[in-house]
Amino acid sequence: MDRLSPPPPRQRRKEARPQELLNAALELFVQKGFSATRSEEVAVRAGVSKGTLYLYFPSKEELFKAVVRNNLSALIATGQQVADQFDGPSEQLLRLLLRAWWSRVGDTAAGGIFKIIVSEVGNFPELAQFYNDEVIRPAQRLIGGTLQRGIDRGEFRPLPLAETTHLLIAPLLFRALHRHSLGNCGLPRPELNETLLMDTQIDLALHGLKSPRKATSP
Amino acid sequence: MDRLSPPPPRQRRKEARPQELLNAALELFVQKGFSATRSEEVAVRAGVSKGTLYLYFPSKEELFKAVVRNNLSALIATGQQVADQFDGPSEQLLRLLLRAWWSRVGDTAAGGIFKIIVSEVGNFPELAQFYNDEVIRPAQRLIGGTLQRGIDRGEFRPLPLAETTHLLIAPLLFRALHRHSLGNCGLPRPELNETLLMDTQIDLALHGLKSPRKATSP
Amino acid sequence: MDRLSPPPPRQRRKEARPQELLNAALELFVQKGFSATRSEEVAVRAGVSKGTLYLYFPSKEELFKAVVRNNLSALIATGQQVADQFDGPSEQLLRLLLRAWWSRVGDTAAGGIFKIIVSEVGNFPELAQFYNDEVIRPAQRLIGGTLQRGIDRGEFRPLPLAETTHLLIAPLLFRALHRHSLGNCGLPRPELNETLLMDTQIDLALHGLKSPRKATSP
Amino acid sequence: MDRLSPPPPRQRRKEARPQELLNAALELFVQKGFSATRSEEVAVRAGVSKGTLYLYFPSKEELFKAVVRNNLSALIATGQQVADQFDGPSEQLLRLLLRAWWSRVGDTAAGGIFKIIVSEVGNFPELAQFYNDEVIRPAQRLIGGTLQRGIDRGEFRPLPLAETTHLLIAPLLFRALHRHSLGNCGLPRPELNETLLMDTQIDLALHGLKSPRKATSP
DNA sequence: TATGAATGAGGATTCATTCAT
DNA sequence: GATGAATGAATCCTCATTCAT
Repeated sequence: MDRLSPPPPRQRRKEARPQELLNAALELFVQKGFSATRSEEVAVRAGVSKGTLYLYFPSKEELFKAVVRNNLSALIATGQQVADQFDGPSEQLLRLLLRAWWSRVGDTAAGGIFKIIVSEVGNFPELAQFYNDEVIRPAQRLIGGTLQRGIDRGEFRPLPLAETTHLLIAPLLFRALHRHSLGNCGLPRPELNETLLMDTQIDLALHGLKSPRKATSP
Repeated sequence: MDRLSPPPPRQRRKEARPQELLNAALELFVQKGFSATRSEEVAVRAGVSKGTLYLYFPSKEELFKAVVRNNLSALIATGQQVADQFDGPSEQLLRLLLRAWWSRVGDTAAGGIFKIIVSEVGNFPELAQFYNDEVIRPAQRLIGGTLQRGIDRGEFRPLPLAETTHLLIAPLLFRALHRHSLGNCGLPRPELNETLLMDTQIDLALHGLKSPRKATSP
Repeated sequence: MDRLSPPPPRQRRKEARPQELLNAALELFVQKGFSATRSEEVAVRAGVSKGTLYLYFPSKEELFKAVVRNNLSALIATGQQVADQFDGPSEQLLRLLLRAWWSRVGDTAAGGIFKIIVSEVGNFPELAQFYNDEVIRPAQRLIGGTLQRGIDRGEFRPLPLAETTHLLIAPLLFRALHRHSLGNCGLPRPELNETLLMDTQIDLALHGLKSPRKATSP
Repeated sequence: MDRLSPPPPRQRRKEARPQELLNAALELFVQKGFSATRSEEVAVRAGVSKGTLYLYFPSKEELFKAVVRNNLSALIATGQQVADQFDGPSEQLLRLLLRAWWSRVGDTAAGGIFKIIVSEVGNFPELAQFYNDEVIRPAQRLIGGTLQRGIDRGEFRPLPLAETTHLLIAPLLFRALHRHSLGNCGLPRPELNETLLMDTQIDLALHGLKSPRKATSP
């Protein structure tokens, strides 16, 4: 009987616990959603008990916020630094940033955070403000700034900034969203080539759909 | 319409109940999410009691599936018909289809269904197959076919079909998603101009980011 | 096995439930204290399930407030009515009111409410305001008014009102308190004679301790 | 006293620990109640860690009992000594004893112990016996003896002893109780004048409510 | 001894679902 | 059929207590 087996020995690992809990939480939240994940599940997956989770995070909601900070905030800051120091053509910078985002976030468990936000923000309204401040605005500043740079340097057409930023980011976010919702259901999907998708997106964004012949005709 | 033909209300009521419940459920599910909508709320909004809801739908889950079935089929079929009969330039057809989608779905309560799907498909896996067959594939065929048409006629560059289709649809779906999640939280948002967004998307998709001067230079 | 026995048949008795729950709650709260009483215990003692309790009272705290209203508020109002219509000597009115309080409250389970208030008010601060408004002030007005009446009619010495009111009420409350705390522990207590105690209190309050001989001497 | 003889702090500390914990516990138990006081709070206030508390007291319950033992004995013994040696009028002795009780206990943190007893005795039945032997009976003997003395000397009317004792003590205990429960809740209270209350109590007990004119009439 | 990280039992409340009327 | 009173499973979080260090 389980009741007779001695409890596992306690381990004191104050340093490692938070990150272990954050990792467990990311995986479960992405897999099952925030509401559907019981806090005890997170603890168990991290190899600790329910109480220990609350030793490090005051509530499930704060745990989720910590997951967001741990997985997204720092990445955007890094991207901003890269952009600030970049010296080459804006096309190249844009390509760099979008590729990096995909490999570090979209193609990662962290990409599932977007799905959680979309699913749960209605039930936890303060999350909206948090996510807006912590993720959306920095990201918009990064991409929007790069577009502005290209426009200023005469490399890009003077398209509307906010809208164009949205159009550049949306396919990536959507792709990340998809892979953690419908894409995760064992459908016999046509299996988009992710790399080709990235290339196509940048190509499309830079050159448009039109055939060169026609594009230059008038 | 109710106003035009008032038959014995008692009798008609009974037949109309399921649709009234489906309508109430759509609105509430889209507004508050599936989990956050209490089944009694749906019943009350439909003007019946909790028990009556369960007379027509065996569970909240089945009610949700019925809502999806009730609201997403037949929309795309119409688009396909239009496309099949269209005779002008592919650019114009593409513009037409995307605009129509936005005005008929994205800009509508039905647009909220995408959010529900994304949020709940993890908990109701069979939904995925249904949604894939009923919505995703027809939509891809419609847009992908239009792209092919443009390529065949020499209007578009020979971009990869599946990927480009995704890139054209993603911003629209993303926009619909957004307006029912983060966009619904009272944030002081920069308030994207939806019309401008549509125009920019098509413009960007057709002509790309690049400034004409540089684009044609070498 | 319990698991095999069928659940008891449900009964729909909307009218009777609230009072049954209030009675069960009074008994348990008085016996075990507010915090130490689990809401399910109350429900079970009232012959219903946990959920049913919350059908009639929105929280345990509100249940307690309802118990107070149900058991104390109306009694004080009645006393006030009696006092307003009373026509005889103030001594007789005072005697009447204190006796009535004892027989209707102090000598009753309702007398235990004072113990609960004393014990729990620290943990549920809003209870203080509620109890002050609902019980303390009306009671002070009733007794203080009677004293004032006696003073105005030249029957009583002009003692300070608030303090004297307190001194008249305190022994009763204390007695009620005691019987639901220390008096409830099976101690071989000297067993005060409650009736004699009431008589003595009134006698003491009216005539004082002093022997008549000495009292009138100087 | 610490200030007078500073021996090696490490050593002295160890011996002082239990008393420091008892002092911290008294203050917190009186302030917040037994259940609402977390054992860690006690430890922190005593300047030690949670674990150390359990080195000296096997449980929170035992800590509480130790607090009671530590704070309520020996107070009454002193009063009894005073009474035994007193030589003047019984009225003066009674006045002396009640005033002393108020200034040494009622007006002190120790006065809060009564509230804790009342609140918790239901959950720790053995406390009742202890408290009865240690506090209640000695106090009754002291006050009852003084009354008897007054009756024997022809100073007091021959009122029933136990009941009259109760009536003399109740207002004081009640007052102490009150100041640690309802009186501690920030209510806009009429703020009884404590000194006037004491005077009024003794005055009322000695002379009664009645106006002298009427009191002496027959 | 002393520490404080770790444990896990315990309880109020919600809400999908059932069923007596 | 329709109702809505009744049910009870499910879950977050607290805090007394333990024990590895």
